[in-house]
Amino acid sequence: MTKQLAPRSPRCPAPAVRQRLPPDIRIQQILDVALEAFARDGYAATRIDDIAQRAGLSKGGVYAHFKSKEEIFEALLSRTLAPKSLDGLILAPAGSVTVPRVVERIVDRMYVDLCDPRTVLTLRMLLADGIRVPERVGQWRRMVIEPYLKAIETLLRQGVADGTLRKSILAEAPWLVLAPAVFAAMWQLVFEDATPASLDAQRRAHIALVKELLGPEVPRETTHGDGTGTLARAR
Amino acid sequence: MTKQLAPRSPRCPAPAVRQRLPPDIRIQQILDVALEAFARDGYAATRIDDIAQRAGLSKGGVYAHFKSKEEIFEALLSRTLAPKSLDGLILAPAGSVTVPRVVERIVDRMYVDLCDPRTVLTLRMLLADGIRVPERVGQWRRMVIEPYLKAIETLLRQGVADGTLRKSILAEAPWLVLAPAVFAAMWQLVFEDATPASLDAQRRAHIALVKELLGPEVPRETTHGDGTGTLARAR
Amino acid sequence: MTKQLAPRSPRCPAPAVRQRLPPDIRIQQILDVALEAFARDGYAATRIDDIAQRAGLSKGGVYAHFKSKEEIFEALLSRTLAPKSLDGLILAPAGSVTVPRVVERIVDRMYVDLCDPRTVLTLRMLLADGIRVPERVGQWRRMVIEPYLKAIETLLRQGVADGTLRKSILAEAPWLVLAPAVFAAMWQLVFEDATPASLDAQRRAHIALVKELLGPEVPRETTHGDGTGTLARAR
Amino acid sequence: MTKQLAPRSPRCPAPAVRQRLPPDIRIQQILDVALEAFARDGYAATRIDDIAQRAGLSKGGVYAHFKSKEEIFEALLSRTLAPKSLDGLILAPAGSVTVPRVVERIVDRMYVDLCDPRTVLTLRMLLADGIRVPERVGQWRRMVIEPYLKAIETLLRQGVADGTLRKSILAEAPWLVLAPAVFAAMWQLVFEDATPASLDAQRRAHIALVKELLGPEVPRETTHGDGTGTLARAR
DNA sequence: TATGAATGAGGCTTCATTCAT
DNA sequence: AATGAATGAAGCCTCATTCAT
Repeated sequence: MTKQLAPRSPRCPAPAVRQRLPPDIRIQQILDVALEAFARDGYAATRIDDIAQRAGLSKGGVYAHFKSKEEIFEALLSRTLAPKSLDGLILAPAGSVTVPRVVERIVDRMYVDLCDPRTVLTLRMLLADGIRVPERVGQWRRMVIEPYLKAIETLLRQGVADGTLRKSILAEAPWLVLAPAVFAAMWQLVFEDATPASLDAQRRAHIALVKELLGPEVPRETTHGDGTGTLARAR
Repeated sequence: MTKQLAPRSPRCPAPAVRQRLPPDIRIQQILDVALEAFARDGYAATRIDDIAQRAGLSKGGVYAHFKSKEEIFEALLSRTLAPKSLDGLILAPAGSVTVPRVVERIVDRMYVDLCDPRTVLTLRMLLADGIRVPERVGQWRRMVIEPYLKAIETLLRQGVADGTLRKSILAEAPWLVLAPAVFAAMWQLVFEDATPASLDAQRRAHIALVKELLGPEVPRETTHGDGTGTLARAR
Repeated sequence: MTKQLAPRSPRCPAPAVRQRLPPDIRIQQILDVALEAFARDGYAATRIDDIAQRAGLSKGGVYAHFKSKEEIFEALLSRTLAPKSLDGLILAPAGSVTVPRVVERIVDRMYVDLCDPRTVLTLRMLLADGIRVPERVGQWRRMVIEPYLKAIETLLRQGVADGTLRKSILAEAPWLVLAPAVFAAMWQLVFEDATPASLDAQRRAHIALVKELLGPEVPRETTHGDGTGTLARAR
Repeated sequence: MTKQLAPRSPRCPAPAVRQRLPPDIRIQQILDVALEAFARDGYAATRIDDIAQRAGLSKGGVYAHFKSKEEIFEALLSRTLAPKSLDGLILAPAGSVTVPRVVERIVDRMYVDLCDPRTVLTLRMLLADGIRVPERVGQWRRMVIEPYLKAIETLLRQGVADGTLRKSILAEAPWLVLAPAVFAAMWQLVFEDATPASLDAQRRAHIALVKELLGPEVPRETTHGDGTGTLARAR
């Protein structure tokens, strides 16, 4: 063990300034950066070094806060898949469930989320690596997705019952309300095509769809302008 | 994915006898297996050893057919993203574009594809690792997806012009026709939830939607049975 | 995952000749080398690189035969702590258990072992790192050490019963027969003092001791020459 | 020992209150704890964190008292390998060197030491990592061990000369007097078998041996009771 | 004195790739 | 065409050491 006699390391000049942050801040920093990295490259292809560097510290520094790469991944999921409030979706006074309301509460809200890069990043991460934590995904489904669908269903059924919404398959298969936004998200994901313009066109088409299905029985002859027929490539 | 968060799916034991096969067969075998592996674990986390074992030969054996891992990936994409014929979509004699026709030609066809595991695997692969080969994805978009959307648009517009379809936003944003099927695919992908039952329920809801939008102005009061409101978890 | 596109490695000129050996040979080689390394430096301070280099292959090459450093350690113990035959210790025709016999069968045999570097290396390894595999050490104790002590006890008791050995505490505490050799081994271990000369002196003193205890009741006045009083430092 | 083969012994929880202590106390605490750690895990496998935690402070706290891990090790050796007084061994008035005296002064004293865990810990440390500081071990040999052996030799020779001890090989190879105790120590070390009972049995056998060799020429037929023939496993 | 975040060298392990057989 | 031992780069993780607080 003669070889262990020599002290191990620091001989090189230290970097500029050793930034010392409170753990909470650092942890958030690391998670933010990790989300980006995992989403962009996938869990396997993301190196701790990447995360560390982008978080502004050294590899070892990351390990002061997380025991392993896996723990970072888990922490990220915990932070992201946390149940969100369904306020304003569930609470609907009688007669209040009109089409504009539905659009505002459900459709618009989704496109707002889709404008947040973090949503899309999380989605990509889930799609690429969610398989690695099936329990957590299952939990997310039960705690977030299914209650959300249920809330939409309730809302729509109430609207139909109140007579403020037309009767439609949407009230029975509420996921159909979400489908176009999911399509939009996938489009972004696959084609890296996040032009605000195209996203907005998609949103408008989506809204038109909802109106057609739930709106009053107006004579249909208006042309809807640009529904982004072929989703013309941006740029 | 040096280490898997969740244990890798159990590898099928290699077939007892390792024999020499004609190259074509071997190559197909390898690609089949590679698709499964890349889709399940992602490109980075898939080891040549995995592919070799599942294809029933050794690591070196794989290299007898492909120069590198990357080459396998590329070959896979070439095989999968190849343009498919749009026959029967484009060719529509005047007056023939009825709702049942649309359903059969577009909607049903998609769910048939979704029943094929390979479609879903390819989707997952694209989502997880498509970013690695943006040119190829772009090419696929231009050669396959956009023509497909265009064909649908043409079809629907013709139907509307012919008076066999009702005027709807669908004719202007043909992607909306696809959205529910894409949602279904994502649902499968994320929740590993490929029950034929739930998929079929989704298909029926999807069809109902299309009918509502394109179908004749029937008085709407029928209840649509089970549109799988909340997509009840299978089992 | 763009970063994964580039092939991983071999660009440097290969070493002289890539020695390819049958696994059995390699494994023995590796174990031989590992024993030396573990004994000299201890498990923790031994680097796989050390072992690999001394075995004439690369780090990765070692992993073709062992899954981990720990597995090497275990394999080493399995190879070394295997039960050895007690022939010739147990089989003793009546009247044959004389002092010279005992010396030859027990004492001399131990010093022969002590001349084998592997014995001493194994001892050191056991002392330094045996604590890490208590089950294995326990097994060794039950399978090797205790039967050995028992065999000695039986032998000595028989000699005493036959009248060929004097009655002595040795027959009841057979470990006392071994103690001087163990002392010698420790001396070697601690003081790195393996001069054949001093070891032989120790052996002779050991034999003298056994003779005094088990030998015939001769009048004691002979001087035993050099029993290596103070174990004069070698060189 | 990056990874332990066997799980590390459970660390004692640090004391609730971490307080500032006078340096001397702290240093002793640290050394006590370090001895235990080095002995149990070996130098390389012992982490400063281990020592710190067990001493009830943080890593940085240890560095307030020692410049490096190596320095702790050295300090430990200095404290432990310090020469001990040989009083009462050397000073022996003519005619006073009787067997009981020898037993009391030499044999019993060793077993008292063996009852002190620190002795055994030190032994283990020497065996495992003594090789790292050969000069210090050499110094210990010259300053402690050899004078000790010399003293024993002198004592025994005087006893023989005085006629109070029988002539025996022991007087010429005084290390033989120590051998059984060393064996006992090794037994403890290897088999982690520190039952007071077995140790006492060993002590009694040891004494019987010494009596046989140095004691008066009594007719030998008594049975010595339990000399712990096979060192029956404790429990 | 003491804490604990941060650094960075170094060790373990994996795996794409090569190549002797 | 196929095998599997061997290579070597690279990634994960540990831990002695430093230092701002």
